[in-house]
Amino acid sequence: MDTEGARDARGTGEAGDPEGAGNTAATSDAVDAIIGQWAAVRPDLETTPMEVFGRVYRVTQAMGDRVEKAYRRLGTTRGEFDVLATLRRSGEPYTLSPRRLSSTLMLTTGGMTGRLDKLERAGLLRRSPDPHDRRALQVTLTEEGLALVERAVAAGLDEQRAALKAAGLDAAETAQLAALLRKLLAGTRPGDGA
Amino acid sequence: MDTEGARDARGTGEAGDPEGAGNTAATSDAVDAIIGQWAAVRPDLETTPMEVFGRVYRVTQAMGDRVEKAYRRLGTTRGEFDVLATLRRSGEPYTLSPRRLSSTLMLTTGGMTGRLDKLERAGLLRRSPDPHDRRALQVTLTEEGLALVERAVAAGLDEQRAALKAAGLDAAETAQLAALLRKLLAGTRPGDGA
DNA sequence: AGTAAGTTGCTTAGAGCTAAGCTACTTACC
DNA sequence: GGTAAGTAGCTTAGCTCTAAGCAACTTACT
Repeated sequence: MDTEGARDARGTGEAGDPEGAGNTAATSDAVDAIIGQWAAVRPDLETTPMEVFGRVYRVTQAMGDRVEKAYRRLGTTRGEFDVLATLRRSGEPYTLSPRRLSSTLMLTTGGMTGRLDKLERAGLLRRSPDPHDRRALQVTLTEEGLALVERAVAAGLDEQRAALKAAGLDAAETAQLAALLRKLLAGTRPGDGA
Repeated sequence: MDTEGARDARGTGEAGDPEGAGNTAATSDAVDAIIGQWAAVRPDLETTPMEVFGRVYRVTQAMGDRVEKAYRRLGTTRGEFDVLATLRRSGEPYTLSPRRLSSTLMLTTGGMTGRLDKLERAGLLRRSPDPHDRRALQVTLTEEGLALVERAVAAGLDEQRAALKAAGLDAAETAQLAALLRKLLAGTRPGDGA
């Protein structure tokens, strides 16, 4: 009925359970284990969707962890990075309003206030009054903020590239995966009930 | 260096920005917009990984929203559902220790305490002392808890099935997507630096 | 067998996000 | 042109999750 602020997306009734042995062959993974457990106790359940969404969720989890660590090595956080990157992507003069930032990042204005506080204290951005609207504010990247975001975006992409390589996905498979995901993403827009 | 408690996985420096027009053709989506914006301000960046991970992240977001709403219609929450589903999957007598639950769900014991409090107050599970270990506890699904989790798991799967259908993915494409995601997931295990 | 270090198990304090509340500007009506 | 309703903009309260602290059992050493 209302917006509700998205988070992660299991909904498969699974999450952690660590693997015992190291499965090197691409035959069985944690999602198969969950599905197998359901099959044992509820053989009637049609669990095919978990094959896709369970893995999508876990990829999100694992990669989130990795890029989070990469950002932390640079002294920042993913949430903070998102703010800096949005300003960077907007181009010169790297200025946006808090309102624009919070709607772009799908964040409430309260959460944005907190992030801006931290980033401003860290000297990565600057708040200044909007000359045309006395109630509004302008948020601008500082030199330090710009330098940090350049390093961070490269680090994040490196991490993702490394994962693709470790997975053994070549260019063709990567493109195919991207195409299927694009199609899937188009279907996940809410509004079409079960 | 430490566990750190995963969350979501953008790291692409993007998140929200709503689409202006309704793109019905499968030609351009929000991820393309982000990539295009980066290309405009940083043409040197090799943004191919965003094609995959950006979409994975957004699918997670969107589907998380949808199943969250489905659970809420049943009067529960995804976090609570995860607890109930883990107990259900364990089979009769639907009993696990808080410790086992928190490690399976990759949750701290503190978070688990809170969830168990709520679920016990709602009458969906019961805490009882472990007869063999005087410091330990047993958590058991009640009749109401069992009934709820049966309905909720079906509702979540229905939601996911509907999304696959809306995306127009047939069985072959779904299987192919699952296979590529399995491969990708195997590569996202941390430990192999950039 | 006695004892002390180590491990496992759970409830209480701090950090982050979302939802209500207040201020300032706009604009449409008279 | 004055005025009042409406809207946009931002900081303060409530709640959930993670990180430190306390109790109970085990086990290895003497």
